Order: sequence, then C-alpha cells, then structure tokens
Amino acid sequence: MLDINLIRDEPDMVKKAILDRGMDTEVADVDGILELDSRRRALLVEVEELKRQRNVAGDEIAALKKEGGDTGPIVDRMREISEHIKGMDAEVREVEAGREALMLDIPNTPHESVPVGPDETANKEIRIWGEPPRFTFEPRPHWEIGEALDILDFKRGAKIASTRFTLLKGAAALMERALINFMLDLHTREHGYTEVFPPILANRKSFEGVGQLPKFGDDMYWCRDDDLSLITTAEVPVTNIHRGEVLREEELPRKYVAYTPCFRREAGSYGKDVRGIIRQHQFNKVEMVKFVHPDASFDELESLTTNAEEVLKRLDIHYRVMCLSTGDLGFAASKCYDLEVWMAGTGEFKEISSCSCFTDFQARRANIRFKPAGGGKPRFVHTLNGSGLAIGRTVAAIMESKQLDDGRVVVPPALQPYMGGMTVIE
RNA sequence: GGAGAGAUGGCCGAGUGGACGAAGGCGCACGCCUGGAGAGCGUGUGGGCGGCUUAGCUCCGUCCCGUGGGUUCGAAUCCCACUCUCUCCGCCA
Repeated sequence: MLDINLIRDEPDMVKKAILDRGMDTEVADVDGILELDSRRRALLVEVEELKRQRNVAGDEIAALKKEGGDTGPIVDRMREISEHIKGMDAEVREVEAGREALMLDIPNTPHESVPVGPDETANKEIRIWGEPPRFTFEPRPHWEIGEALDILDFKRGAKIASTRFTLLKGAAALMERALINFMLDLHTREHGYTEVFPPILANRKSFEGVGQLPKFGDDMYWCRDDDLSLITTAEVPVTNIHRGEVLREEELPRKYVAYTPCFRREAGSYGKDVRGIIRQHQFNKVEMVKFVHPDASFDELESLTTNAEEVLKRLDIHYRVMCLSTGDLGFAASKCYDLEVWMAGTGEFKEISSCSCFTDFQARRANIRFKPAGGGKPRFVHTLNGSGLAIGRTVAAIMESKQLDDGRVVVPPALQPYMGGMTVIE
C-alpha cells in the first residue's frame, strides 16, 4: 500500500507510475481516492468536534450529579448528539473502507532506474555469467533425461495427486534434498542469514500483509474450514514474522532464509510449461527475506541478488540477470531482478529467482516499523525478498546442463558432498 | 474435542460506569548529588488519525486497556461474539 500522503502530495507522479506499468487509471483510481480522502477529513473535523462536546458534557454531568443538580436537560441534549455521532462514525467508516479498498489497487511506484516498457520485452539484461554448455550431441530436456534414468515419475505423480505433481525418485529426490541443504548452508554460513522454518499454512492477514491478497487469491490452496491457505512462497510467513512489530534501528538489517515447500494452483497458466518440473503445483524453494533501513534498500537489493547468483556460480550453471521493466514488475515491487538460468535442453532462459525490493509498500500493509536510534517516531522498514533459489528448476537446469551423451548426469562438485559423494547420476 | 483461568503501557501490576492515557513498581532517558560509580532526589518516558500552522514537531482535538459489535448522556469497567495465551482431561506424529 502506498502512503496516502504521497497520493495527496504527488497524485500525478502516482498516476504516471500506474500508466508506466500498463495499468488502467480506471482500475487504480487515484482521483477516487483523493475524493474519498478529502470527504473523510471533512467528516472527521465535524465528528471530532461533536465528540469534544460529548466529553465536556460528560464532565458537567458528573459534576452536576455530585452536587445533586438536575442533569435532565443536558442528558437529553447529549442523547441527541450521541445519536448524531453514531451516524457520522458509520459514515466515516464507510468512506474509509472505500478509500482503503481503492488504495489496495494502487501498485508500488517503480524505482527511477527501472526501464519503462509495456512487458517483458522491455526487460533489460544487466549481466550474463558463464556460457551455455556445448554438446557433441543433441541435448535433451530434463523430463526425457529424468524418465530415462527413472528418477522423475510424472505418471505416478499425477496418479497420486494430479497433473503438475511429480514423484521424485532416487537421485532426483536426493538432489532435491541436497540443494536445499547446500543453499541454506551457503546463505547462513557465508551470507549472514538466519535460518527459519516457518508454518506452511498462513492466515488471511499474513497474505494481505505481503500483498498476495486480495489480488492472487485464485492462485492459492485454501483450507476453507480453518481460513488458512498453503503458502505460495516463504515470503508470506517470513515477512510476517515481524508484522505489527517495532524493531530497533540497531537490529536492521534483519536477514532470514527459509526452506519451504510452496503451493500454487497456477490458474490461467494452462498450456504453459506443461512438460517437466518447471511449473508444478507443489515445489520447494529456499527464500531470502530482508528487513532493512529505508536508506539502504536498493543497495540491499544488489547484495540480495548477488547472494542468489552465488548459488548458480557454485553449481557452474550459465545464467543472466534481468531488470524487469515497469510493465513486467510485480504489483508490490519497486524494483526487481530476475535470475534466468540457461535450460540447455530447450535452449532458453528460464526464471529461477526473483529478487525484489518492495520499499515500504509491504511494511505499510503489514505495519512493520523501526524506532530510529536517535529517537523520534517509528518509521516503516523496507522489505526485500528473493529466491535463493527455486529448487525444482535448479534440478532441471543441472540435469540439462550437465547431461552426457549416454544419458547420465554429472553432479556439480559443490553438490557432491551433499549427495554422499555421488559424482554422476546413472 | 471437553472443563476452567486469563489478555491493561517496554516489562510487572492496580483499577466501585464519570477523577483513567490509565495508580504503584521496575526499566529507560535527562538533570542534581559524587573524585567516579551506586544509593538518594527531581523531571520525563506509547501509538494512530485529524486540525492549526505551515515544517514547530511544540500546540489543539480525537481515538486506542486482545479484536469486533452492543447497552449508556458517558465504558478499561456492564452485555454479546470472536481471537489468542495458560492449566487440566482426552486424542495424536
């Protein structure tokens, strides 16, 4: 959620940000907000004056009673005023709710360094690392390799659950587990993150806090009886660790890393990535989340991205870093880098990590603040998160990049200690 | 799942429907005292919204005692619902 003061003071800037994102200002209704906002303030002035009168009268009544005076007339008058207040309070609530509802549709404003463009075609390549592996044979996609090695079982995954669920067997299951441990170790031991293992179900407030609700409700698996949903990403529970809290400035930045399974209905992506393990309803992910000082947030985005990249470097997999354009940027993000990994089997780059800076957009919604060390009012922290990395896609990338002509797959050296010394999957 | 107890400021803890943003204590900050520290004394010590003014964060108003409703001229206090915590019983990896 944006700061209402920003919308009041610089409505044109906010509107431009909406248009740059390719959104409609009918949907993101800045003028509507301004109108409701000024109505709200006018009502407040009026009703607060009435409340003041009520408070004064309260004292008078108390004093009169003590002296045994007649409170009848003043009580009658206040009865009327109280009725009036009740009505106006309801009106204020209504106007306020309307304003809030509209404000939830206003996206974050992109950082000035974000390329302006309509969609992903305007994304800008920031850097590229390594080179695509060269093969003396026609490289195969991971689903063919995995089925041939009998380590990816799509049929049985579908039998147990449904399509987009895969049964991992043997070396694939082991590699999945190894990657989780490898990434957690890297980020905790070398990058200074604190490991957490959060609840995998979260409540409505937690989803609202990070901006997943109301927008992405269709993509979530709800447990209706309990009003809980399976998490779509660890961002949800981890960012909400500090919901409603006031941190001390000295505690910033706070850096967490979590492994969790993630669950997405993938509504509306029928026909996309139907083969393989790229797009699953259930997948594993190691996620980094930071709570930082507002002055540091964009530097923190750079280091967060670097932390995610380090995983791919150590696995020796070719990738590039893209800065998302305004048209491709997530609703709550001010700036976002995607790490795209080279899928040797299909010859394309595939998103494997998304590192975003949300400025105070999430913190305002989730009410996460810090107390300035020098005193003064609490301020909103800035939040960031990034995958470090998506596990299943990493498995797929390794299988495709490290495949041999005989169908075997070489285990990257960094991963071998985590796989009991296994060097080749065969 | 059953029975009970509870939720008040950074923490502990009091609070007969009008004196309560809230006693008292602890903590913290500043000042006095001290060679220095401690003790002692004094002062201060939450947040949201709005207004004024315009940038002073001083002033004024309003709201906040788990959350949301209700009763009342007036609610921390009475009523209802919900959430959470604790204890006991049952079940369970």
